[in-house]
Amino acid sequence: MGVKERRAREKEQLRRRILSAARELFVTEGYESVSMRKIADMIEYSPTTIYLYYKDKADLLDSVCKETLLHLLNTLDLLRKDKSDPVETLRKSGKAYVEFGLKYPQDYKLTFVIRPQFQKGLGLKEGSVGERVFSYLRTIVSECVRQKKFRQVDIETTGQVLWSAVHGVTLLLIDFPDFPWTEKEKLIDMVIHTMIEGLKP
Amino acid sequence: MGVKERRAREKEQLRRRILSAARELFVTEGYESVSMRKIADMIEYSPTTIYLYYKDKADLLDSVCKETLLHLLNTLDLLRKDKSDPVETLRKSGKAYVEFGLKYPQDYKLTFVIRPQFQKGLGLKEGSVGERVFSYLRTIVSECVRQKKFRQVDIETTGQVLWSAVHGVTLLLIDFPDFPWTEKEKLIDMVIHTMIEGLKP
DNA sequence: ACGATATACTTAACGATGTTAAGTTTAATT
DNA sequence: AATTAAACTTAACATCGTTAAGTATATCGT
Repeated sequence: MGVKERRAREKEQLRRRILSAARELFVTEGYESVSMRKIADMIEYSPTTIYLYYKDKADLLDSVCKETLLHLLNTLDLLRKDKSDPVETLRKSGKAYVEFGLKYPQDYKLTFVIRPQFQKGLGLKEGSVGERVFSYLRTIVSECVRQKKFRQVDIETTGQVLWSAVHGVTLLLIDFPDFPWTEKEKLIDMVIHTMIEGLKP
Repeated sequence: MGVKERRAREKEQLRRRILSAARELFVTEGYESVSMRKIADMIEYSPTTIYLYYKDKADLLDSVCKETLLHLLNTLDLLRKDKSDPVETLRKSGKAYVEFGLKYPQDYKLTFVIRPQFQKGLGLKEGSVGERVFSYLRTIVSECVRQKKFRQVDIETTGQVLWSAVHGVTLLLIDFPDFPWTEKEKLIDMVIHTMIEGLKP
């Protein structure tokens, strides 16, 4: 009875082919500029076939973003191994976050700017990938407070504050590439450094 | 010879009618969802008339954003009067910036996210409104350093750091309204407070 | 191995998009 | 009142996301 399984596997393959074609086009040409027909052309199927695998264009975007979040989560998780100094881990995580955004600027914008625009009401559901990314941050902050490296701050709010800072600098660097920024590296470091200093006892 | 002038005045009036129709629609329905035909319907002219006044849809967006920046600049400028404590001015300016963004979320996104996406290469030209907003920030930071309220930081970078923080929290609050934020006010205050603390000697 | 059935995919179409070229109405000038 | 210039509109093009209906293809029961 391996037939059903083979068919399921083949479906899954095409599903993935559609998704990666969509990602590539979204990233290179921007979500708005990509048409279902272009995606279809790339995988050599008719446009309507895509609708057998994804509800609509927004659903396609949703799936692309979920992948991006997983990618980000994996990138960050590599840094948590070193448990010596949570403040240093936080600093490195912040840098890694921004660098991830700058390495995949279009993916970042799709996930954190475009998607919320087209998919209202995604509040980081329990157990979602987004939730896991934020909970990663929460853990580190919590450790910083526990070890008295930070003053007695509210952990939830502090996580949100840190996220604001890295999100802000990431988006500004992406969106205004021609602004006369002082050296990128310096700016990123100072954003994170200033935040951390501001949280110390 | 007042005819020419009257005609010019009438042209200018229609031009403004188009612009405010565009703003209203952009803000309520989002840039992408607004068609030239909808704008035309609203002002009761044919769609093509708009092209006699604005080069294209992006040009319309450009003009809307320029107005928004002026509005923001005016809002901030009101705070600079009180010259007693530059740190307090900075704090109030930060709050005012975020609150402006939250009061006109769509205008904010149009200006700081959507426009850079459609109009590449706007690096805050010399004398532009955007430049003036940033230079407002620079002045305050500079004063904080001069009065030794802040440690000896690079003023340019510091301005960019502060902008990152307020931009970040503004966009997160706009884009993820369903995220379980700790109280808005508290979050905004802590972002600004943490930054300022991190800059003190 | 053959007809029935379900699965996978395509063709054709709808209403809507930004934008341009050509045409028409309106108002000022001579 | 005829001419010219300005303001505006009609019609069209190529393209968009999406749906309904139709056609192959491959699996199934017998």
